[in-house]
Parts: sequence; structure tokens; C-alpha cells
Amino acid sequence: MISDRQKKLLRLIIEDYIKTARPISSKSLCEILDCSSATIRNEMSFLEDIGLLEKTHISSGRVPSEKGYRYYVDNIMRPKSIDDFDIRELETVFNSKSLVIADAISKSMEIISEMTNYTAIVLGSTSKENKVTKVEVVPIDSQNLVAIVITDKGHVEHKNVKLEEKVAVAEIKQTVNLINKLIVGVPISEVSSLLEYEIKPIIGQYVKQHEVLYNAFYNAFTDFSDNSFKMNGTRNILMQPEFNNTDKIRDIISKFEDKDIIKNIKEEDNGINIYIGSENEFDDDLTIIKTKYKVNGEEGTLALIGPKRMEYDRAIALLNYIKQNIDSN
Amino acid sequence: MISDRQKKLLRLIIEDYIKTARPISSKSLCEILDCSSATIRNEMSFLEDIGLLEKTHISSGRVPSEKGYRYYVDNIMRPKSIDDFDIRELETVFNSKSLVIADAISKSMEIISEMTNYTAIVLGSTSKENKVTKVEVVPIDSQNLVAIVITDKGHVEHKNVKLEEKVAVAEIKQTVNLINKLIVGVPISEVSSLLEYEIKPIIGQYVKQHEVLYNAFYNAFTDFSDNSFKMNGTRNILMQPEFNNTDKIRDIISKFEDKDIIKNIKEEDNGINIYIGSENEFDDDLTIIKTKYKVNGEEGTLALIGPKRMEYDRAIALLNYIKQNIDSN
DNA sequence: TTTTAGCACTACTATCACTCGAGTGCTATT
DNA sequence: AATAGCACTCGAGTGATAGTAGTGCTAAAA
Repeated sequence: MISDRQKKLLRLIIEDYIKTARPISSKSLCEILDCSSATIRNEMSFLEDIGLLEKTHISSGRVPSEKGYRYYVDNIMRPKSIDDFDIRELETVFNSKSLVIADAISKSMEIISEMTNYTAIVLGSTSKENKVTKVEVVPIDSQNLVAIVITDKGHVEHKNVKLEEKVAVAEIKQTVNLINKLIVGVPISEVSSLLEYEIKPIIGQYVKQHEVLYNAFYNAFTDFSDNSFKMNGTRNILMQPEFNNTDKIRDIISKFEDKDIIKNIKEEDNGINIYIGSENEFDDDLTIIKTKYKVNGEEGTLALIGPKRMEYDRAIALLNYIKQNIDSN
Repeated sequence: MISDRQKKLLRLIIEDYIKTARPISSKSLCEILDCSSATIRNEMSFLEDIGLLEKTHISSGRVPSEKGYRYYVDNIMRPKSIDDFDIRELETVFNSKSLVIADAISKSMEIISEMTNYTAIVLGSTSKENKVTKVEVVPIDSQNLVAIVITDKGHVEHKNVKLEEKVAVAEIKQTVNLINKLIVGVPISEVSSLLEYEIKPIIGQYVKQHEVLYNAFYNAFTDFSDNSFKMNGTRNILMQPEFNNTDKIRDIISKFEDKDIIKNIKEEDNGINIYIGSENEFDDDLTIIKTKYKVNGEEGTLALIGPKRMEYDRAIALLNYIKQNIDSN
């Protein structure tokens, strides 16, 4: 359905365009393909007919279409392993003995963003099945306290709470003790109902200002941020030559500022998922590469966002490298 | 040295320019000043001679110079109190009983950023004189633990620590107990030397794997982030018409991404400090308005960053309003 | 002495015509 | 099937032109 030469031509065009961001002319490929520009034009014309290439105007060179990138990723690009230069930047991170794995992941994505000029995102979703290991409440004064929840996976969440009226420290301590007895070992997902149906009646019985305290604790213990979120290099991507008009830049910045859009980027399977241009909900001019990871029962997502004109093989190799390191941990 | 009419003219030009971002012509001010355009041109010419106005080209209308803004801020602008519309947006935040003051500050700055389209920054610097109220260490498994430090002002800092080798839980607990006994009540600023000169010898005596544990705890307890940092609406500012070329936008984005530049924005006195254009180190095309606040012995800085063509009176009124609310807290 | 009317002048903006070069598509030939 | 050759197209850049929105200056008026 598509000849070997056409494949090679498409590959050359895409890889050239990825480097230069300029439409590719038939003439420029004569030498490599060892034939005349006219021949190449014929092939290009064919590839355009089946939708893999585009022109920016009628007499311009060719540019890969979205479908072209997709074909390239699916059928032409060969899986590449991470290259020596990239590995050198990253290996120190995972070799560090004292770095907690979550920090190693963040750090390595930071480095990748720097190396590639793409935006790197680490979305760690704390499983709701994590269990409460400890609840700590430290009174600051008669009206302010700090509530801390620690889970069995080492997540810590804290909240400064202001009581609506003054409460004796003894009352607070008593409440905390009651809560602690009942809440340890309970999965996050059940904390809310536990508080409401079991703890509330009990503290109502023993504690004077139970109303005030219950409200404060309910607020502190139920409104968990259920995922962490780190983004690096939003700026880098805007330096790409295709984003050289103010409106486009402003548009992308707006999208990046709306964290929810990004958090909603869910991935499909356990491999590396690639969403080119309109295949993603985020922006037609961008490609998003995502993959899940799982470490100590914690799930998370890694993502790289770049222009459609992305070094797909390299980006994939980098993400794979990180995945491997996470798994071997 | 500068007549009343000239003052009025300067004020009109600046306020008009703040609204429109367009050079102001002599003709457009005839009616308001009740004289001919020629007269106004003469006055404009004078104001230009003394450096308060500029032209974008030889036959263009006038635009305020940096010096002009400075003169306006120092000598012309009348202190304005926050207007009804703005107050309505903000008052709910400070009226909320259950909101901790720090959260109220963040929230109100968020709202201000939204209202004004300027970038709002809250820089809360935890005083190094805050004292450690509690140290909590929760083992996750034999090689990972969570270290938490709580200060007397309610700041919580936590760190996931990976031990370089496995350590018995009993050893960890013993170490924590030792540390806790010695560290509570000590100012943050002294934690580091306390650990090194007093605690290290002691745990060396009692704990087997003291080396590993000491390293882990030293790392966890000394590397405090000494200030919190919240920024809102970096995007808004880029929507201003003066930033309509890609290079300028990219430049500003880069600067905003470098948090250190922003953190280093120190303020001079306790009032409201205004740094117009080149008066600040950040960017010649931007104005930064900053002010300190102090609440419960915690110091912090509020800042608004906007174009030089900023609604100075409004920005100042807004910051003052927040300051008042903080003080009355 | 201050204000103003009038006019010359200037620079920006938009439009148009033109050219050049880098591409293509097509056709006839090898 | 590949190629040489040619006509064609478009974009980018250039220069000329006209219109417009301003100014500065001067001389007259208030």
C-alpha cells in the first residue's frame, strides 16, 4: 500500500522537518534518495494524496500532516533506546541512594524538560486506598491548630485550621485521641463517612464544643488533595518556532495555567501513549506523550508536551528509561 | 516649577494612557482643559522638555515617560480608598471565620490578580526565629521514613527520607526520642548547629547505626524552605497590549519562571513601595508594587506586577486594604 | 504676556505594483 | 519507471504612493 521508497521518503521528510521546522523541498532530498527531484515530487504528490503530507501553500515544500506523524509513529519510527548523552544526564539521579523514589522521578522529569525543551509533567495520584497511619493535631493557640495526616505510603497532608470559637486545649486533645483511635488503618476513601457516621456521634457524647471541633476536623481530614502535580518548562515549549505569534502563545499559556485541563489528561493503557495534535483535547498544535507508572502501590502519570514536530523516538526512549528505573526500584 | 495646569495635563495624559494604551493627542484634551490644541501642545512640549512625557515618533501623540509616572505617583496621584466594586469582591474573604489568616491573604491576592489583570505574589517568609514545637518521625518501612517538623507558628515541613541502609525501627524511634527531647523549643536558626554539636555526639553514643540516621535527619531538619511563595495570574499580564510581540512575551515568561528573581525582590520600608520600570531589577517594562506585612510574628511580602501603565491608585488601594485587614487580625 | 489660528512638516499605515526565488505540476522523452 | 524541462504559483521583500493623525512654529489676537 505504500512502497519502501515512499516510507523512506516520509521518514526523511518528517525527521528533517523535526529538525528544521521548515517545509522540505524535493530537491533537498535528491542526493539521499539518489534520484531526481521530479521523481521525488511524484512520490511526494502521492503521499499528499493519501493524506500523509501537506503543503503550506500551493508551491511550497511539504510538511508532515497529523496523519503523517501518526503513520510515522505507528509504522516507520524504530524504537530507539536512550542515547549516551541523555543517559549521562539522568543516571546520577537514579543512582543516588538517598533520593526517595518520588523525588527521583520529579528530578529526572525536570532534567528531561531541560534537555528536550518540552514541558514535563509528573502527576502522582495518591490512591484513595492508602490508609491513614497517623493523625497528628498540634494546637498553636486556643483558636488555631495544625492537623496532619500521614498515610501508610508516606504521604503527608497538613492543614492549618482556625476554630470558629475558642476551645480548651484539653477538649482538642480529647477529640484527637478519639479520632486517632478510630481512624488509623482506615483507607482515605472511607475517612469521610467514618467521620460522619461513627466519630461524630461519639465526640458529640464526650466533648463539649463538639460542633466547632467536628466542623474543623471534618474540613481538615476530608478535603485531601488527591494528586500531586509538578510541571516543568512551560516556557521551553513556547520558544519553538511554530509558536511565533502572540495569540498562540497566549492561548497555550492560558491552557497551561488551567491545571485542571492538564490533570484531566488521562492515559489509556500501560504503555506509552501518544496523542498527536487533535488526538488530544489539549491543543491541536501540540503532541502529548504519556505513560503510567506504579511504585509501591502508588500510581502516577508522566507526560511530555511538545510541538507536533517532536522528536518522538527520543521522547519515548526517555520516558521508557524512567519507567524502567521506577520498576527496578 | 510646574504649573497647576501642567499638572492637570500630565494627570489627564497619564490616566488616559492607562486606560487606552494609546499616545494622547493635544486635540483630544481641548474640551477638558477648555483651551485650544495649540496651547496644549505648548504645555506638552514643556512637559516633554523636562522629561515627563515622550513621543513614540516625531509627530506622534504623547506618552508618559518613566519619570512621568514617577512624578505622577509622587506628586499628582491622590490616595484613593478601595472602591465599592472591589471591596465587594474581597470582603467575603476576610469575613470568613474559619479561614486561617495566611489562606485569607493568598485568596485575596488571587482575587486581586483576577480583578486587575496584574500578577499577584505572596511571599511569606518564615522567620528563622520560629521555634520547633514538635518533631514527628513516622517509619514507612525499614528504609523509608517521613520526618515532620512543626513550628510554634503552625508551619509544617515534611520530608520523605530514604535511609542509605536498613535500620531497625527501634533504633529509629530511639533516635527520634533523643532528638525530640533536645530540639523542642529551639529556634529554626539554631537547629543546624544543635544537631551537629549536641545531638550528634549523643546519638553516636546510644545508637548503633548513628551514622546513617544522623545523615538522614540532618538532611531532613536543616534544609528548610524558608519562604513560601504563591504567584497568580502570570498569564494576565501578558494580555496587556504593550506586550504584543513574541520576544517580549517570551522574555517575561522566562523571568517569571525563574522564581529566584522574584524572591529577591526585597522591599525597602514598611509602606507601599513602587518600582517603576528600570527602578526595579526585574523588567524595564513592568512596575512592581510591594509591601510588607506582619502577622503573628511572621513576615511576608505582597506584590503586584503590572505594566508601567498601571492603575497605580487602585493597586495601592487594594494592597492597603489587605494590609489593614491583616493588621486588624 | 498668554492664547490661538493656520500652515508646513513628519512619520506611521495601508495599499499596490513589481521582482525574485524557491518551490510545484505536468508533459514529453529517455 | 525515471527524468529533463518548462510553465506556473506563491511568499517575501522592495519601492512608490496616498492618506491621516499628529506635531512645531510663527504671527496675529486677546
